[in-house]
Amino acid sequence: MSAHAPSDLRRVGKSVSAAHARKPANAVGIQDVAQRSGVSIATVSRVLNGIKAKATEETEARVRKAADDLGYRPAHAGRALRMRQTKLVALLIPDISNAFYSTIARSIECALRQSDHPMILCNTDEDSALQDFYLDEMQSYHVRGVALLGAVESSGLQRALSHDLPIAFINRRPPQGGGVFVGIDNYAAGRAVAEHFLIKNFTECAIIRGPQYSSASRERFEGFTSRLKEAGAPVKAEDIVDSRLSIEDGYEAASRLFNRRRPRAVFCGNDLIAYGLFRRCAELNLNVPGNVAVFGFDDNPLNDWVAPWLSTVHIPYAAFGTAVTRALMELWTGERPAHAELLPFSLKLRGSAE
Amino acid sequence: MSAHAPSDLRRVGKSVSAAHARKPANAVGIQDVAQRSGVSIATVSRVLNGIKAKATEETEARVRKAADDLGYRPAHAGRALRMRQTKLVALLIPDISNAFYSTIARSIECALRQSDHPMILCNTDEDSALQDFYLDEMQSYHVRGVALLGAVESSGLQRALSHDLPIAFINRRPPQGGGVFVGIDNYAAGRAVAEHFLIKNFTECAIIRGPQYSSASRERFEGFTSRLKEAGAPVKAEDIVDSRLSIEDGYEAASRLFNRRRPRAVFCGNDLIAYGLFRRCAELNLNVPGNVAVFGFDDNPLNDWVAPWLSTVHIPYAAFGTAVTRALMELWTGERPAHAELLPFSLKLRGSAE
DNA sequence: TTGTATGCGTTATCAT
DNA sequence: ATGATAACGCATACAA
Repeated sequence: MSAHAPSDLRRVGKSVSAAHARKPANAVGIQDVAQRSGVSIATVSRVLNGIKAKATEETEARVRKAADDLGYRPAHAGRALRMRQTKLVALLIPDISNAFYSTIARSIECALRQSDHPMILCNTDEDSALQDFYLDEMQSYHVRGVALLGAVESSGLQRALSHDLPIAFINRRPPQGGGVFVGIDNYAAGRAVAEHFLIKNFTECAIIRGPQYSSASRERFEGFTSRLKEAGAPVKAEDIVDSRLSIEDGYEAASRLFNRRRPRAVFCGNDLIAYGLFRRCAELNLNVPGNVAVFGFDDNPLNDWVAPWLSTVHIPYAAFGTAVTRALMELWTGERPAHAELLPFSLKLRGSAE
Repeated sequence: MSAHAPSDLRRVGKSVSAAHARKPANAVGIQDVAQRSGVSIATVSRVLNGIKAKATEETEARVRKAADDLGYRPAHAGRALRMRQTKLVALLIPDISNAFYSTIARSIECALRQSDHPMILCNTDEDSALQDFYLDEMQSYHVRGVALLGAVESSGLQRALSHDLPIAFINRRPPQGGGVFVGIDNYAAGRAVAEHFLIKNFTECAIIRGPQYSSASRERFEGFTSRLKEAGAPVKAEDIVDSRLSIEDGYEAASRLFNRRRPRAVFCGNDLIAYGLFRRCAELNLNVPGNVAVFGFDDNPLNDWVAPWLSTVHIPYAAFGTAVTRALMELWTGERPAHAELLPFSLKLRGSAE
């Protein structure tokens, strides 16, 4: 699926086709507003930007009316040049075609729009070179901030942070510390799943965990195992399988697992892995959740329709947008940035009879 | 315009300026490159933009090296102001959390990146007001072009076209004519499905069609019915049900359909509708495709894993990116824009034993 | 071939 | 309270 291979990432402004600039036939500038309201452009700028040392209420009204009459829209290019800052926000995301990510992206785009911040979308494939490319590119576009979903460690990330680029880390904590985190408490969620396993007496269980370079996967795993260990039923090493967060990899990991063990229940790193596992169960004539109970993570939005057998950790997708916006706002206003913006999660149980 | 010529063109010092906005201390501008390579900024600009009346190969090399050494990245704000044009491209899309759309978005983002065009993502919800809002907003951001997926009729769309905003219409044709279309031949695809139905002797069939304001849905429907009509087996009015393109609506449409008819096969407006239909079949103990054969549209990327019973029309998702980029390029270079960029489709048959 | 100088639309710094 | 005006970083017409 990902035949997206960037060969040359570093080429700067190669050839700009000599396209003639669009003529501002109907473009109305600040000058026009000034003229129409009989004041200077300075006053117009001040009024429209709501500077405290405003102007007479009378002038303000005149200016506003003129701007309104003319349908004046400030040219972002001018402002960007002067302020070295745009209202653009970049969303760096592993893969927009993944339902988990795209649902979060939806929420973020919606929230950003409401605060008048257009969103540039960048697929990183969790590739550090690509992430760096975009990080640099977005800085040269003077974006006001970056929402970084699924961050990977990279030199460009270090650099961006040292340049004071406002970055909100989503779902996965900043690889080298610092920054603001937005997401659920994965450790607590892992423990909650373990708690459920204990109640159901699923001590004979296995784990197909996600990549450990991801703080999210790591914390889920650690929370889960720590709770079981406390209960005197530690997970054995041979019951732990590694997998990447895709259906294909989940299927393969499940094959490996079932080759040597027949656990009563399996905790998967995410729902996609669980999908793959389910396929393997079907092939082995294992009933889910009768013979094998399956627990996933993320609660894929399609679950209700395609996976009525899957219990999972539900993520508040819709809450990400406002949380990310809030985090960025704090960064912008220079408030003491909260270390993390934790979102609530819940266990979604499916398929169990009781 | 007064002529106050600041005799000192060399930058006296960055310290004087920028006491206001966040200044990128290590930001390297065209001036720095010029200084380091011992030429003027004009030459640097010409070299880096590949102007035909270039410069000596020797100077060019010096400039390029200097730019490379300094890690120079042109500040887009300056160029945007001067050219009244950025390299940004906006993707207007009904809903990025829909797998069909997000997969196409992925392809487009990837292709645009390779031609150095960052992509602004805008969810329109197929709402004409929202579409207009974004159309205006993107124009004031001086985007170089718009990729419009799932266009709806709107006044802003008219306006944008009359302003010569380059727009590529994806999957759904321009509501008011004109413009470039990128997508498959939905009419032909509808006929192909009908052809399949005839071969399988599924003449006792029904249709759950998508919204008819969408050219895609309309053409699929028309292609399908016209072929059956030609074969002397026209679809009866009571076998036609309307639905929106979601699982929920598909489920409901299927309920209505099955209340009065038990067709041997159903052609659905898209795969999501088919998913909903499948759920209803399960509730009615109807085997798919044994009792009811189901045909969808789009070939949702998850189908192989979650819908092995679903035959459908496969869309070349990965081809959209390059096709859209090509279409926009043609618009930009002013070439005679092809009326449409048709992509190939194919029938994907699943679940049938033979 | 290369350099000089102007302007793009805005904000911010000074005067007034 | 308001106005005149200098940057901001770049592309380019015009000189040289």
